[in-house]
Amino acid sequence: MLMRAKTFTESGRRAQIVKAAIEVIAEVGFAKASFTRIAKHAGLSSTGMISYHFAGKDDLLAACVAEIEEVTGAFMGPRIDAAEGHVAQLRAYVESNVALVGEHPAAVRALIDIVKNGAAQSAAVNGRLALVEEHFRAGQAAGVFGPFDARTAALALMTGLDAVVATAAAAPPDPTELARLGRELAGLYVRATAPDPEGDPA
Amino acid sequence: MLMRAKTFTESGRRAQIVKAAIEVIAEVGFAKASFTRIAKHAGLSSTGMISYHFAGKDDLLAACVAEIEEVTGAFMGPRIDAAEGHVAQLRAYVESNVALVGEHPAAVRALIDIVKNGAAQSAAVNGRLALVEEHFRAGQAAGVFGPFDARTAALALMTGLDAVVATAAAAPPDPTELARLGRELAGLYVRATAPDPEGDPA
Amino acid sequence: MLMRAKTFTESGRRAQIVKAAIEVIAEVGFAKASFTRIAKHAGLSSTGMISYHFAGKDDLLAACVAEIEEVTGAFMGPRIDAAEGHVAQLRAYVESNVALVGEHPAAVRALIDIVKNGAAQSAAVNGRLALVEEHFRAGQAAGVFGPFDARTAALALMTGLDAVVATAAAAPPDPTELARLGRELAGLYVRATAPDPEGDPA
Amino acid sequence: MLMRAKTFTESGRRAQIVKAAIEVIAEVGFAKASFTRIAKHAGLSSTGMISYHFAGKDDLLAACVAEIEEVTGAFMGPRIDAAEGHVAQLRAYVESNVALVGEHPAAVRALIDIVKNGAAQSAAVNGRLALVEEHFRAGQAAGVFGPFDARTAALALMTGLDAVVATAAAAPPDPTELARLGRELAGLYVRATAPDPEGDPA
DNA sequence: CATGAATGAGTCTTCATTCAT
DNA sequence: TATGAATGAAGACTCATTCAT
Repeated sequence: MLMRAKTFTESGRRAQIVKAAIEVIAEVGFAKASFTRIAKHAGLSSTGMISYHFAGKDDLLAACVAEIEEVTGAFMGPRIDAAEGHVAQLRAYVESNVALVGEHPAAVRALIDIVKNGAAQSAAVNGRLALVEEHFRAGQAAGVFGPFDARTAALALMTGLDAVVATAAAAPPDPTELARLGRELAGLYVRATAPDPEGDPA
Repeated sequence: MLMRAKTFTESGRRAQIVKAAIEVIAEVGFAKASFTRIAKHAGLSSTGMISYHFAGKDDLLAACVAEIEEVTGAFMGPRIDAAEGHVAQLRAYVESNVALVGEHPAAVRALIDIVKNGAAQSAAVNGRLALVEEHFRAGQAAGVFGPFDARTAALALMTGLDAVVATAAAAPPDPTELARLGRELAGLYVRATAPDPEGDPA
Repeated sequence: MLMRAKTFTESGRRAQIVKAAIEVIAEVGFAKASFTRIAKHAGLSSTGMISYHFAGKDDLLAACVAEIEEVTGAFMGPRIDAAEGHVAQLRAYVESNVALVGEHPAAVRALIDIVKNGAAQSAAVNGRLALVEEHFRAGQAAGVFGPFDARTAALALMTGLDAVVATAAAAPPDPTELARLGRELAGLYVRATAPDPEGDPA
Repeated sequence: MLMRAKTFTESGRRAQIVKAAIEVIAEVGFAKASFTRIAKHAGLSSTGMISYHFAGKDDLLAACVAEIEEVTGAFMGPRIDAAEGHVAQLRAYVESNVALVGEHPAAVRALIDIVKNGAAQSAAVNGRLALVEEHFRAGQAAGVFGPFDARTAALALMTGLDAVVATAAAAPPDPTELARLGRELAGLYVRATAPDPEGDPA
């Protein structure tokens, strides 16, 4: 207990509360995730406890997002990095995101619910979109993606991905089915972003 | 509850309240759309009025969804019907949905907010998905769509469409830009659902 | 109950709550006059009731001040008007204010407590000071008051008056003693504001 | 509670906390001076520290009052003692109290705020009143003060003095203006307490 | 001596719903 | 039909105090 790095989510209680909050959000949705419910889920006797450890609801939310992204990044990052080329990485992104459902269903559901409600305007959420958008632009420059509007595509495809993932997370299927779902969606997205085939020879 | 004389949106008062509710939801979001706020917006002196005309919040919500879909259908329906072929209809669907933002921004924003919050799991929402899914299957049978998973594609693409529309509705651009956005997104989706090009000539 | 003028403090419930609030403030002080306590004192089952009738604590407070000033004005006004000359009016002001304790002890205590805590920055409080200050200036112009700093004197004397009144209100003495107290204080103030006696004959 | 080794303000830590408390009370007012705020202002990591050193909020408050009175006494005492005669001492009391604002504005504001809220009914406050009352009686016996009610005058005048001082302390003016204010108020009080001039020669 | 996490009652406010009129 | 006052639970948040370490 002593000589602990005391990182961001640390202090034991904070971590416990964050964990409970994520699970509650995943269960009942962000809108109904009250301090009371979270405290009860965490086995705390009062909501004062939460207010003691977090500056407010926004603060708790931010901590949840940070925690989820850490977990998410740890899972998806290596898988994406292992892929070579913009197309393969897009595929890896989609597939690993879907696969994540099998590992951390609560985290996935919670994050999506938070994002949906626009509760976390932080760099976190916008960052993801910007990253994908940039990835699209880079791929377009490299000639492996078509000349679509990168920003619009990023928004549409990532949100669609979220929806599929959220649906899957609601009742996590077995890994095999999950993998199929990932490949399926990745294929859809790869086709959507591919260069127009007919344009070349003509 | 018994002897509902009028039609669907019936009674004038109901219509007035529904209209106010839609505008309030579009303005402040579903989560903050309380009876009090809606009553004030509608020029009613108390919330009792609302409770009197609607069985509960869910009922009001359902009425809003119904109203929005009527408006939506009236706008998109003819445009979709005018298109020939599954691909052209998909394109018409996407483009007219985006164009709708220019006509009924409040309705569009409200509906998406309601859907996001999962408040209306009713036939309404699922119905749209089922319809699109069926459209995909039909197109696949006709050979104009590829062999993708129709259900997953419907979910991903429609949700992505919602996100783009919601973003646009937040600050409605001029019709020209809106049209471009529609074509852009439609192109993305047409490509995503197209048959695999390499397989054909060989 | 019908065809009632519906003035400011009206609606029955509002008046009831204001009355309770004044009594509670008089009893336990402004700082401890919570909605809970006021509701209990008023025989209401919940604090929501208060929030329903008043926009917030400030609103309730303003209503209390308005009510108190109406009562106060009705008592003091005629007595002050009946006096002739600036000095006599000052005396009437002080004496009637002290006498008021015998009539509305709760109102007096509550108002002073509210003023002390600076909770009501409204015209109400500042208005009184400004009025007295103006009265002093007019008397000075008429030659019946000395050349003191009108603003400072108004502040010091009125606050001193409040303190005496508050003390008396804490345990209202009989009218005779109250009258003596009023005359006593009035004498003090009349002397304080009198022209310098030595300057005259010389 | 037993065997308090040090003196009154003892222990360094106590002094530090008292200093912080006084500043906080002067800044945000007594009502909002929570342990949390005081601890933060004092650079302490938790409020437990305060509870450890003081039996309760009342205890801390008493310590603040004591500290302020020590400071106040050190400033006003010599100035009052330097004056000769009851009238001159009254004048010295008022003037030095007003002048104190220029030296210790925080202490002055804090004390007045504490007194206003009646938080310290302790010997401290009543003591001051009793002292002044006694001074009046002595002066009356010596024939330099008029035959007014000593208790009432002490209450009214001292409270008025507090109000003037508090107002000045809110935005401390330059020493010159402060001195003028002191003389002004002292003159008012000297007149108020003077023997009736008309009665003598006639 | 000192810490700081924990407590639980307390703050005001908002909410959807009910009910007598 | 319509009204609007009443309800009471729930909302986030603050507070002074306690206690094991």
